[in-house]
Amino acid sequence: MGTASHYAPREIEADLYRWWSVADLFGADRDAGRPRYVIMMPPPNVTANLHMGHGLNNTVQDVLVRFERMRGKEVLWLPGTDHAGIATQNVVERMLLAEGTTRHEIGRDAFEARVWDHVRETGATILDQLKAIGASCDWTRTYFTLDPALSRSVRETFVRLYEEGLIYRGNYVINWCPRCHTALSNEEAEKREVDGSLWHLRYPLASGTGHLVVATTRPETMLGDTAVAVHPEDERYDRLIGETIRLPVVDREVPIVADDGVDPSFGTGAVKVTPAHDPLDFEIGQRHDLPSIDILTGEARIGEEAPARFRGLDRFEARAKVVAEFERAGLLDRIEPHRHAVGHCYRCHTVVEPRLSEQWFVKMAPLAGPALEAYRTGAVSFIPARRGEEFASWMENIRDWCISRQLWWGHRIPVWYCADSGCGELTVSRTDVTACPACGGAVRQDDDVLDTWFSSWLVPFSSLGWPDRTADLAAFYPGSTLVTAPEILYFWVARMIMAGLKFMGGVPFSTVYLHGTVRDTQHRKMSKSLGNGIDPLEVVDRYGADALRFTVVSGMAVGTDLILDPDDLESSFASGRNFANKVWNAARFILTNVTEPTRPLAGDSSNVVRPEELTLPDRWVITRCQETVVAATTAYERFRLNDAANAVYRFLWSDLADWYLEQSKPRLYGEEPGGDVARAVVVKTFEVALRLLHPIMPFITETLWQRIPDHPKGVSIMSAPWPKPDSRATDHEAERAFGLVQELVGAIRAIRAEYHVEPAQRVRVRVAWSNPAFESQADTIRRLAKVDELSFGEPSSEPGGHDVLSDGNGVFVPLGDAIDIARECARLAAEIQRLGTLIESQRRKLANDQFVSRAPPLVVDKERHKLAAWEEQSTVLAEKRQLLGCA
RNA sequence: GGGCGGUUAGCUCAGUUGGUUAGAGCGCUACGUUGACAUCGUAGAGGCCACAAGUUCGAAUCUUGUACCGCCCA
Repeated sequence: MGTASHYAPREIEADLYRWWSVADLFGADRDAGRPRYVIMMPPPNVTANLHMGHGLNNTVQDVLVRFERMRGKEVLWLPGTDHAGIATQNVVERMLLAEGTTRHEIGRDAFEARVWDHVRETGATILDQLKAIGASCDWTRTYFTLDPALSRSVRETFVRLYEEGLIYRGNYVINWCPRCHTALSNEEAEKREVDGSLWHLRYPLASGTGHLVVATTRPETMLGDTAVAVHPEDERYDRLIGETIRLPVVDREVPIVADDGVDPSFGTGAVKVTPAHDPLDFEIGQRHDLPSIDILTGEARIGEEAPARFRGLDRFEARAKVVAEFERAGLLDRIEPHRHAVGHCYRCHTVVEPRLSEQWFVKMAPLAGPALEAYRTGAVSFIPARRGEEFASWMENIRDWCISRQLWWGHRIPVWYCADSGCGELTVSRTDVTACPACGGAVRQDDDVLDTWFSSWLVPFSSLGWPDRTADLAAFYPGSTLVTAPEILYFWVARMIMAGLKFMGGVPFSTVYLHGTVRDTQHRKMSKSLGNGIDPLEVVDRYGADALRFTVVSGMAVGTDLILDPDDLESSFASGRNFANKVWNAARFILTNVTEPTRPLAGDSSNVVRPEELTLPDRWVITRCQETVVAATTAYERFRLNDAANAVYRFLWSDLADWYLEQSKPRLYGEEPGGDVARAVVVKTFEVALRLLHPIMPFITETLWQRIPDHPKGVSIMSAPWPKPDSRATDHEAERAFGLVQELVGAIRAIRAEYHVEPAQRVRVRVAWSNPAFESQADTIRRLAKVDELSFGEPSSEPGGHDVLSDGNGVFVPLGDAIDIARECARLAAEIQRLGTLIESQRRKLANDQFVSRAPPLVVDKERHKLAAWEEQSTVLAEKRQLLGCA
């Protein structure tokens, strides 16, 4: 054992991690023949750097896999990285921009090569960073979503779904990001509340007999209007149905149609219809056979379809100009402030533009049915449970999934078009197509790539070799638990469930654990742009991975967010750092007093500690240890990791360090007999606690476990068995009895502090009546409370401090001149009054027939005992006042 | 607009089926370097458990309403 009084994590963590790796403790053996526990890591973006979100997510996973490994499961925690289409392409495009060029200038092939270079450069970084926090993944199976094997899964999936009619191409209004130049799925267009305006525009009737007022949040889209719609039963407008409008600005005549889809209560009840730029309008257009006029370019500037004076204007400039022209013509009815949700690109936060476009889609309803069923039957469940309802409602309202992206980085859509427009053949193929199967002519592959999530949703089986029926796939599908953030419940989790059911015939995991989000003290999500992030590696560097992990785990209850202060790492991570140091120093003390194997506490060996050798504190601490085993195990099983952390924390710090170690020092020092028993107890309980703590604090527990004299040589704590609770070892009587000793010590200490007795000054203590615990622990009491004479019986009449224990026993500390009698009288009076209030309400409660007859007898009994104890305490304190001669 | 969650000590949060004299960590105050630890020890201050009504013998816990704060979906 080193002599350093401070735990120095940096010196040990890297070495330990290397040892674990070399010893192959992370790898999963598919032939182990044991029950399996499988977690798929949510693959981080390949170019990302580790942030606290990753830190939290992977800590939780590592805690679970380490727990299950020790419980004897064959564990696979499978890591990987995601190619992250838009995000990665954006990064490289920014690099090109800095070099004064663009992807279009260098061309597709060169661009792709450039991205690959970048990915190869940064690719392993984030996974290496995970090692710093102790992640015990099976690195031999690491995948990348663009690996040939996983790309094959993507093609297989696409072709199968296409052949089944579940993938189709069509013209629909999608979300277009004018900055990323691509279509987005509905999930990728994040709705955000925006303070906008509702412009009321006058649309003159072509007949010249008046006008209609339509309300819109996007006036510029009127350049593409092809109708005005009203609800068929709206009496305000029914006489106008069939008439036409002379559209201002563009001077086009459009019909007034009646459609059920119009909400008569919105605006004026009459809406402009722009089929090319609004999904609802598109549907109205379909029903009424209206033309669609796309007025925008890919950059969201006004295009060829609009009057010349608008062309080239940015959409927002065009908005102002349209409004100005309406105003000038006296056609601007009014402008109302209007708060509404506007879609923003989830990667670049640009306002997305609904736009008619030809894209590929997945028909989702047939996939959602089984997924919903799996949830309803409990095949997959969510923690916290309410997330399941969010999942279900998304499934119930599922919409088709736009999967084509106008990007160059990703899985190219496996569709080839015949170059001969006369042939027009479209080929969807698992393998590359070089000639048109219909006419033998040249073919051109679809330019677009697939949504990144179209590969991510396959990960639970594509990462194991599917569509091949590999041994890994047979062994490790389905997985057990999925651990992720609620933000990607729809993006990823829901779709994985659908894909698993569709392609593997079963859910990909049985439990989805959705943890909270890391936020700053203002509850803002940590982000690069806000600059409020915390670098986990810096935390690891300063306080150690264990401190980071403990802080994160103990601070986050199920379903709640984790608040950390990026401006004060010291205090944010103090609890973890302090605890690690505490464990380190407790171990230092224990191990320097234990230099050789200790006697076993159980078993057949001849030197086993016999029950009668155990002292009261021994039995007490063993009991507390057993209770901690039960509490921690249950907590881990139920994903209540904070409870597990706190249970072990309490045992190690409060029970073991504060009480047991202090109590057993004379024995350990050899000043009292029974050192061998104390050593046996302290080593065993500490060793059990190390194992209970290992999933959360792997490094320090391993280091210390290795130094325990009789631990199996060459074995890692990672492979040690999980502690089993032994109900025979629990002793509730010892718990109660030692609890009274703790109370007595506390009472004496409190009196000493109250009267500022010098710390080194010993005091006399008189306790009204004795009990076996006080007899046997007299030395403990004397030592821990700095008492020189402990006696039992009626207190003398001299001045002193008084207290009463929970069983009504009186404690008296004579203090001679040191005591301020008036002050003690006041103190006792206050306590008597406090008890008086309790006693009064307790008496009322027990006098109530309703309570006595209706409450469970056990409860009534308990309440009676409470009352008796309080009355006893009150009586004793009153006597003390009398003794002191209080007024 | 619809759905869901939250509101407990200065801060961050526990409190599992109603039976507590409502807890923890951090912070704060006082004292203390006794042979594991000052990243520590001992003692302490600090809460009408958001508000209102209800159910119950009994409510931080259940019901309803109100206010404020979040999240998801339109």
